[in-house]
Amino acid sequence: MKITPAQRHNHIKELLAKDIAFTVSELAVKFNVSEMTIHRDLNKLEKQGHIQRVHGGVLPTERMEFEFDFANKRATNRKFKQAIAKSALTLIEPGQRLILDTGTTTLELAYLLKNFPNLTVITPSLAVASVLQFADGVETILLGGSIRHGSPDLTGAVAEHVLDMFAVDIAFQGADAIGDDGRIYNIDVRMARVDQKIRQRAAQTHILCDSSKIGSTSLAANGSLRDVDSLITDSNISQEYIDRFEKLGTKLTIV
Amino acid sequence: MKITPAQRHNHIKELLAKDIAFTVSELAVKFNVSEMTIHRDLNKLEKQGHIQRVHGGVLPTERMEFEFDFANKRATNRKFKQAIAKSALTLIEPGQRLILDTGTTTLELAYLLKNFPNLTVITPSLAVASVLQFADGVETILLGGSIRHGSPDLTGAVAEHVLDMFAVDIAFQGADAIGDDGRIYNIDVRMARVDQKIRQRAAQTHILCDSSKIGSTSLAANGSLRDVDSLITDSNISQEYIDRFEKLGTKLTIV
DNA sequence: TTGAGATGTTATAAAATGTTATGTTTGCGG
DNA sequence: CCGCAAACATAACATTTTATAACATCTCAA
Repeated sequence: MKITPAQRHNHIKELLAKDIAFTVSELAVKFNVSEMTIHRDLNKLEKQGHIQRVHGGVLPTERMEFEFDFANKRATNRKFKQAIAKSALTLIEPGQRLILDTGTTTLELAYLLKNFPNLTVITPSLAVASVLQFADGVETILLGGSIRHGSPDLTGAVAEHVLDMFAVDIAFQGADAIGDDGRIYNIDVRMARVDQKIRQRAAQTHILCDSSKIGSTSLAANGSLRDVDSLITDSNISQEYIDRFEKLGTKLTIV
Repeated sequence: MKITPAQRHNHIKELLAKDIAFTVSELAVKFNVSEMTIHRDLNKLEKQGHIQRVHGGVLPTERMEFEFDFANKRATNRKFKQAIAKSALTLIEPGQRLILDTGTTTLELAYLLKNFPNLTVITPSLAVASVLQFADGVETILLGGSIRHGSPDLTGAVAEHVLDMFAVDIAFQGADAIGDDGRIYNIDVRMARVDQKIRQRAAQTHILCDSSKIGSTSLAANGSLRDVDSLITDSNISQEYIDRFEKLGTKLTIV
C-alpha cells in the first residue's frame, strides 16, 4: 500500500504523541522507504517544531498538542467566514475589551487579532484561547466552566458566573442557525444561556454568521436579531432575508 | 457505470470525511478516469476549501489542532513522576471531587484518571483538561482566568474567584521547588496565590513532587509542608530531608 | 450543429526518493 | 585523555514519481 509523504509525517507525529520510541531504521522498514527519506522527514518535522531530534533518535517535543474535533466544519465556507471576520475587525479599536464567542467564524476573527495592539479578549472557547495565547498585545481570559463533550468550549454555571465579573465594549457571537423570523439559535442549550449572558455584559453585540445558516433553526434560541447591534454576513444571503431583517431594525453588513 | 463530475466530487468528499486518505492514482483507478482529471477535481475542491491536498494525494478532512506550549520538561524524571502519580491514585475513590493542579506530575495523574469511574475534576491546567476531556467518567471543570504566557494554565482574580464556588475532597498539587525548611515554591506569583486558594478549598492536600526539586527554592512560596497532608516523592530523596520533613510533622510517602 | 465544459495526451516542471560518498558523534580500549 | 571504529547524519547527484500547462478530443445540451 502506498501512502503520501504527508501521511507518513502524520504517522510519525502520532507515534511520538503516544510516546513510542523508534529508530530511523525502524521507521525506514515500517514505511518501506530508505533511511535517507526518514532523515529528511524528521528534519522537516523538526523545522516545523513538531519534534526534537537528537543523535540516534527523536524526542517528543516539549509541548502538548490538544486536539478537539471541530466537527470538520472549519473548512466549510471558509472564504466567506474570513471576509466576515475581516469586516468585524474594522469595528475594533486598540485598548478595547472584547468577548469572542465560540464558533468557526469568530475563530477566524481571533486569527486576525493576533497582531492587534493592546486588547483584552474574554472567551469561552478553547480554540480562540489557543490562537491568542501567544499574541503579545492581547490579554486572554478564558471563562471557566465545564468542558462540553466533543466541543472545545466552556459552559455552565461557572461560565455564567464568571461573565458577571466583566463588562466589555464589544461582543462578537456566532450562530448555529438564524431563523427566518430573526431568532438566533444554538445547537446546545447551555451554550445558549452563555450567549444570552454575553450580550448582557457587552455594550454592543455583533453576530457573525455566514449565509448558509440563515433561514434554518436549531435546538435552542438565545434571542433575536432585534437584541443585537448588527449582523455581518456574506453576499449569498437572499433578498428576502435582507428585507425581513431590515424590518426588524437590524443593521446588516454584507461582505 | 458512468457518473457526473459533481457526483465524483461528492464521493471524494464523503470518503475524506470518513477519515480516509487517498493517493491520486488510487482515486484515478477507483473512478476509472485519468489522473489528470483527479488533479483537476482536487484543485477545484481545494479552492472551495473542502479538502486539503498534499503532494501525492489528499488528507482526510482536517481536525483542528490547538497547541498550548508546555514550558516544563515532561520527559524529565518521567519514570519517577509516573510512580508518584500511581501512588497518588490509591488515595482516590469513585465519586470524589478533586482539584488537580498544574504540573507535569499531576498531569501524569490525569492520564491515570482517564478510566476512573464517576469523578469530578477541577483544574487550572489546560493540559489536564485536554487529557480528561474525553474521559467518559470524569466531569472536567476548568477554572477561568488569564492564560499565563508560555504555560498553559489559568491564574488571576477570576481563577481565585471561581475556586470559591467549590469545595472538594482532595487536592493534588505539584511544586516547582521545596526548600530545606519545607517551604513550597512556585515559579510564578499568581500561580502561588491560586495554589494557596486551592488548599483552602480542599479537605486534604497532597503534594506530588519528584526528589530533584527538593532542597531548592523558587520565586514565590505558597506555604509549607506543615500546611498539607502529605508529600509523595521518589526514593532519591536524601535521608537528611526525610528527617527534616518528618520533624515538621509531614507524612512522607516514598515510592 | 455548435460551443462550453469535461476529459485525455503529451511535454515539462517540481517534488520526493534512492544511492553513494563524505562528515559527525558516540563509546570503547588503550 | 587519545585515537579509532561503528553508528549515525548530511550532502550531492541521479532517478523516479507526481503535478501542471498546453493542446487535442470528446460529450451533451441548447
